[in-house]
Amino acid sequence: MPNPIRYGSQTTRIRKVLEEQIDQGLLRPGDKLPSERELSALFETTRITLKDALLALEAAGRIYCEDRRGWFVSRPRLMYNPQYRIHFHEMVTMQNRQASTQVLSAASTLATPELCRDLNLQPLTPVIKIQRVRSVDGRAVKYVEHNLIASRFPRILDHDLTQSLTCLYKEQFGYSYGRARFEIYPTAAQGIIAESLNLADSSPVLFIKRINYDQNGQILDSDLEYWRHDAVCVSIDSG
Amino acid sequence: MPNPIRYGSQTTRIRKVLEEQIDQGLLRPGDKLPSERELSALFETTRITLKDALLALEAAGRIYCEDRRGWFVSRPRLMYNPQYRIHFHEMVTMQNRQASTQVLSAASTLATPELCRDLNLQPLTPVIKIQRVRSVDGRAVKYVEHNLIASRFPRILDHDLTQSLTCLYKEQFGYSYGRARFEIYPTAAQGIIAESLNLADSSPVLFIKRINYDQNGQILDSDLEYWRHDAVCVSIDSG
DNA sequence: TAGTGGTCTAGACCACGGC
DNA sequence: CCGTGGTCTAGACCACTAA
Repeated sequence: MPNPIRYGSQTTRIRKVLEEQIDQGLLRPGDKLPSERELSALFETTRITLKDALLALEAAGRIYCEDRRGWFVSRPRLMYNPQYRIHFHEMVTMQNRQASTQVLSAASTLATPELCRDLNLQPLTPVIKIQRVRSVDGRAVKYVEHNLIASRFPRILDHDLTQSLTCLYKEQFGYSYGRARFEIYPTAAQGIIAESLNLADSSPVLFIKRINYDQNGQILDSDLEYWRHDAVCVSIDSG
Repeated sequence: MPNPIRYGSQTTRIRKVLEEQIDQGLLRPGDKLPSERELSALFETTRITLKDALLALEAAGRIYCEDRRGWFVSRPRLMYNPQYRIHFHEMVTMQNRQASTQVLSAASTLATPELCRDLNLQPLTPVIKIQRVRSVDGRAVKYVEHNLIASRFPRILDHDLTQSLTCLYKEQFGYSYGRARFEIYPTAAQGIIAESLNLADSSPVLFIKRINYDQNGQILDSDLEYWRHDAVCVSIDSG
């Protein structure tokens, strides 16, 4: 018994209804959706079909899922221009949002083959690896792994790593940023990346790799950033 | 009766096995995977579970799906630096790949509200809208919509639009590109975008908006690009 | 026309989050 | 402890592709 109004498919119908509720402001950014069971009862369908509709809305960036916590309406994307090395907190504050940072780990280790390529290092060179999670309005949106060439940052681990690394570089080591190279592509979050972003394994994320150079053109470090894919809009100006 | 070797979950197990086959070269870029029914029999599971594994590999960019045609192993991502306005064909050829272009439509229309914002136009200004699909190695990877300010491009519709627009701008109108502005974020393909890329509705794509200026800083046009999300790696240099 | 993925049903148990 | 999403079973019919 098909629905009297046809939309092409059940999932399309559900998607459009939910989308309209969001557009009309009945469901507002940050709001929690009813549970999948409630929604599937509401739309008189199964959880699998209902979930397909939710996944479509997630892909479009309209809603997001917190692992085992529920589905929520997305907030506007954070505008992020990686060319300007302004502090994360400053960038977020300028957009009238709340920022916070959590350090997951910070330790000295040896460069992996991929890191050697990126940072132009000899095999087995020591690097300092710092893992951090950055949140906006209380939601974890970016997992980032900094890889610093150890010899250029003596005793950096003694400092407070919650703050802006840009500041630390400048104040403690006299480095300021010169040029940088970026790679940007969508991928899937695995392991600690998924965990720290409260994502289910293999959820889509936007990956941004940056290789940073100092004011003299010497390589400083690389940042591997994984963004929740609905939370960011990369914005770039080119001359 | 769980599998003797545990991987955390069925889908993880299936994903890892397929990933290994790809890594080892037993399944090579461009190869077609067995059908979902064959694979689910092979892994002794249902199509839904099997599909979850395929979706995870798709999110990671390892495989892709052609609507109702089957699943294929992804080729290496095309490196794309939007700062350089070299021709698409030239860029693709330089990476030892085969390029082709198809024009879906080209017509004069009136600027939508969003276009007015992007191009800084008065309401109801005429624009020329060109829809194209670009393929690499025979696979449609990018849907692009060009929106030209009509008054700046008299009679452009009389020309061959399969070729590079950059060339056409230069040769017919004396325009060369100055600066450009970009926005990049993941979203979902709907309607003609999904169709022209042979994607199922609401499949994930990487969206790139560019606003192009001429050598005198005057706005020329905007490009709305939708890339198959496994097919591209955006690469940017910043001074 | 045969085979493909797209969609859908009607359930079930599990692991984890939060009270 | 209960509610949540995560995972999974065992089927079914449909729309479209490709030969």
